[in-house]
Amino acid sequence: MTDGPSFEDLTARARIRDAALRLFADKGFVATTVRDIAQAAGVSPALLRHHYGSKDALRQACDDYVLATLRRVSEQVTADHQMANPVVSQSARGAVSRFQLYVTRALLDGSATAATLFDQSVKVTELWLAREDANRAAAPSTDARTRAALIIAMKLGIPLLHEHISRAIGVGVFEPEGDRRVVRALLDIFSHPLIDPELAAATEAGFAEPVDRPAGSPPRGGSPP
Amino acid sequence: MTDGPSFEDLTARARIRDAALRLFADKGFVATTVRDIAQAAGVSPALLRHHYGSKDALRQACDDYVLATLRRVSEQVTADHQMANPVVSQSARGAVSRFQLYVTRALLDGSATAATLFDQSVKVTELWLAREDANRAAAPSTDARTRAALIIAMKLGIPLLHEHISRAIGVGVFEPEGDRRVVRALLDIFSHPLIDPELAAATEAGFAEPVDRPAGSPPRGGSPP
DNA sequence: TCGGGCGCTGTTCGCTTGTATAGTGTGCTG
DNA sequence: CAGCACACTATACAAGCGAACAGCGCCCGA
Repeated sequence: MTDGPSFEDLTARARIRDAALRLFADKGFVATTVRDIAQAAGVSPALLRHHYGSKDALRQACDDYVLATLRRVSEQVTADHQMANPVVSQSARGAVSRFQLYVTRALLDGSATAATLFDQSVKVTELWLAREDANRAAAPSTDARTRAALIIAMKLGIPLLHEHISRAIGVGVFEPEGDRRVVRALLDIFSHPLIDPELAAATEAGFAEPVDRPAGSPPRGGSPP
Repeated sequence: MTDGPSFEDLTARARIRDAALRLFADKGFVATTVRDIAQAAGVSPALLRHHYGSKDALRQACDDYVLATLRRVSEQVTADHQMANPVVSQSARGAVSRFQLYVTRALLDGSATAATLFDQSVKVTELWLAREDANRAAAPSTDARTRAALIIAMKLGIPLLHEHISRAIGVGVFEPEGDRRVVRALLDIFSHPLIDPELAAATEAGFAEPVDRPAGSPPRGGSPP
């Protein structure tokens, strides 16, 4: 968790940034006040302005910091790609998970940096899908890009709604036990088809006429009482 | 879209509620001011207080309205269950999609009503999964509840991030063309395993030691630059 | 030793927020 | 027509917001 690269980082400026990262991720940008951040960082509210200029500039600094860290981690991972360095992958995993809540929340708060990260994730996944499609018996009837965007969006739905998932399964998804349950469930979900392929084909064939429905319901998953 | 049951609903009180529903869904609760709602509804800000008492009470009224509407729609659907009434199912689909953005956003804003809807959706999906598990060759190694919670969370990730999905695929997911693309892609995703079952089993076996990772990455979907 | 930069704070200023109060018109009922 | 209830508005107010300014102490080089 605290395996970050910068250790001598207990300066007030860094504490402010870390507090902002946590509060922005938890409550969102607008619901977080500079006084909240200052108190969490143990400094005066005026110090935020002294170091970062404004609340928006602080948010941009957080975005830049997250982006730079993720980029550095990514370079390390690709560098030791097939060296299978367990230390690197472990710390990389920690860094990614540490910023996941922040980035996903930033997506809803209109952060341009987060949007760029989203687009890049979609692109990576699209390439992966295109590679995987070659191994399929029948060529998919949909474009890889839409599938990639949906996969990323659905994946990010997990950290976005982590609080509700934790309540539903009775254990925090960030605790070891909850994390194990989540990983196992995801492996099961994505290695076994939820919908019968024939039924899917039939359903797809029935969609000649356009209907306004934003998201399909995988099983029959409605939100009825 | 505007197939709602209450038509004589152009009263100012209803306009305020509708404007609040839209703005809360778009910008979130805290980022929406009572003056915003009043302007969108074409009334004075003081009228919000007159009709609803306070901003929080207005939010509760919106929650209640959504809950009541969804419940009524659900009853209609279950009543004409195998009658296959196309009109009912069509309007039901519209009503659900109309409130989807509001409910999902309310989940992030800490609405108790939305949390209850989430839990109920999980329960319904859990029962559906348990029924489906009977047809599987090998019994799943994970509990249905965790899988259900993740499926619901991932499904809700789509409306939550609809803006970014639309940008990624180049067409709005609420337009007919975007909706068709989304439905087709979802059918493909959930009818074809993304992960090879053997690989999944191997990965799962390797998870003896607990590592702190909130969400697994389906393909290799990272967020690198 | 001393002087100046710098990290940091106390206090204050507009401004916007949600809320409160007084008041106006309008239509319905007797 | 009288009166009155009710939808609705204009204005005001206290609180909290982000932002600004002036100043304090401490370290560090000359």
